[in-house]
Amino acid sequence: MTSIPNSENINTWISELNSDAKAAISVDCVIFGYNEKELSVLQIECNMPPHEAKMSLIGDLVKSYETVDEAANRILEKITGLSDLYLEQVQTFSDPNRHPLGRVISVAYYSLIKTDKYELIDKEHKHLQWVPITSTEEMAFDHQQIMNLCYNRLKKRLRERPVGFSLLPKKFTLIQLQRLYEIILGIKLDKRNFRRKLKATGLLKDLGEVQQDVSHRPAKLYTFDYERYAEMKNSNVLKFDI
Amino acid sequence: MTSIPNSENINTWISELNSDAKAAISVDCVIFGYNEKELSVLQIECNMPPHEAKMSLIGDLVKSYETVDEAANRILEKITGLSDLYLEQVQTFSDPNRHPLGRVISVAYYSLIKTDKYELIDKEHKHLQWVPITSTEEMAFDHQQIMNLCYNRLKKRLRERPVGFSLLPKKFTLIQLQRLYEIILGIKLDKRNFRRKLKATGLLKDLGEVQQDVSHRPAKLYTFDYERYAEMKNSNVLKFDI
DNA sequence: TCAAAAGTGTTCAGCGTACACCCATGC
DNA sequence: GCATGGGTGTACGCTGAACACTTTTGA
Repeated sequence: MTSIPNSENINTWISELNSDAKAAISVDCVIFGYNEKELSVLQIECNMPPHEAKMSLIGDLVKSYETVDEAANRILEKITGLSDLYLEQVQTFSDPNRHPLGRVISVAYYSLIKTDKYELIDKEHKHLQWVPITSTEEMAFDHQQIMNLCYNRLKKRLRERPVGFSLLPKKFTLIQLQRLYEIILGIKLDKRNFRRKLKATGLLKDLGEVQQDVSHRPAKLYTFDYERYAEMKNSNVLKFDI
Repeated sequence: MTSIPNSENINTWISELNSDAKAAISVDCVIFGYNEKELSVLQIECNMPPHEAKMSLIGDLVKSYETVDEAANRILEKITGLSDLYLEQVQTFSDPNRHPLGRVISVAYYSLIKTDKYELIDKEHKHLQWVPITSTEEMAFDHQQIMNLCYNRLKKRLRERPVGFSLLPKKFTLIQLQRLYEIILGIKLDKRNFRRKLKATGLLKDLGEVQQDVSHRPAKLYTFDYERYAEMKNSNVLKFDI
């Protein structure tokens, strides 16, 4: 950035940069967890007045040497033990009164995780909790607003990009995939139309295998074709509209 | 936000908030100007080493008492003399080395303005310049990247929300409107199909007036129906897909 | 053989797209 | 009367949506 004319010279800049123009920067992550039954958000007990009774999102201050993306990944890895999770920056929140301890500007992210992968690590963090997205308990600070915005973004993305596959096992059935869409979007979908659409994307690989040990007709197993996806992105022919 | 478990207690927080965890926050605005011939971006000569020869976006530091939205509006009003411009937050940029004078985290916005409205005020700011979006001169800092991202966002928005009308006079012809879409999107559109689609939104009011003093068949004048738009947004029936 | 869930095709309406000619005005 | 740009309708293919029955397996 370059300052607007009136305050534009380097000396002004340097003194402003060292004055109270500085603020603390944090990252808040809406970590969506999916367990094939419901969509939840990972929350932590808030121990900060005046929000002691409420839950809040997972966040931390951004270090001086990292980008906000890096901070978000660091937080995620610390909490989940997993790296390379799907992660998307959503919006920056900056109400001067949003945080009780002073000015904290927060960059909101959301990420996606299979709840079962996480369970292992949860044991050491008892005050962490999966809260179903349908829960109406009010959250601390402006975290309710952040969560709602991220949920809306997720719903939009799910329909225009293949982000949902990161919430399923590598091998999945079409029924599992459909249920994922139905639960996250909160709507019912037509089985035949859904299958036709998904197959038309060309991003499903039929593994030629079927489910084992189910007491009904076993379903075929598919996997997401990451290579094909990379090709399509590169050549700009990706058509994904569910 | 609430810190992650290991560093979670208020004293840690307070000391971190007063330490070097703070950073300068700025807002950078991609101000798109449209003059019915081309789309330009308002840029300013950059006088900061090592970028002296380049142009940069309009920006400023965020004051301690304002939100980033407010900062963006303040900057816009100072530069253009206009308030209530269309304004949208796009993304936060935070590479620790993005700014030569130290850590400055920047929130990128774009806004839309009719170039002719602006011309009046430009006189006092000679080092400001409208640069056509098609220009390939490299910009200072990461401003090229910011501009590209904002331009892509604008193109997407233009097709899914009625944001383009703020770039036309109150009374406009369908040809003017189509030209606006063609220039911003950088594509050709079919006249008949474009008109059918736009009329189908129900957001155009036929004024029953025609152009004056043109040396050909005068075109009908329309206006954007803001009341209708507000109603549609409220009742969630807005369908706008150009 | 029954229960439970998987899998499969067709029809119809609406929408996007391609395309060519007549109309109103000023000069 | 001619040059200039404004304005209009139709046909076709594709896509989204609605909808019901057969298949495979384990118990």
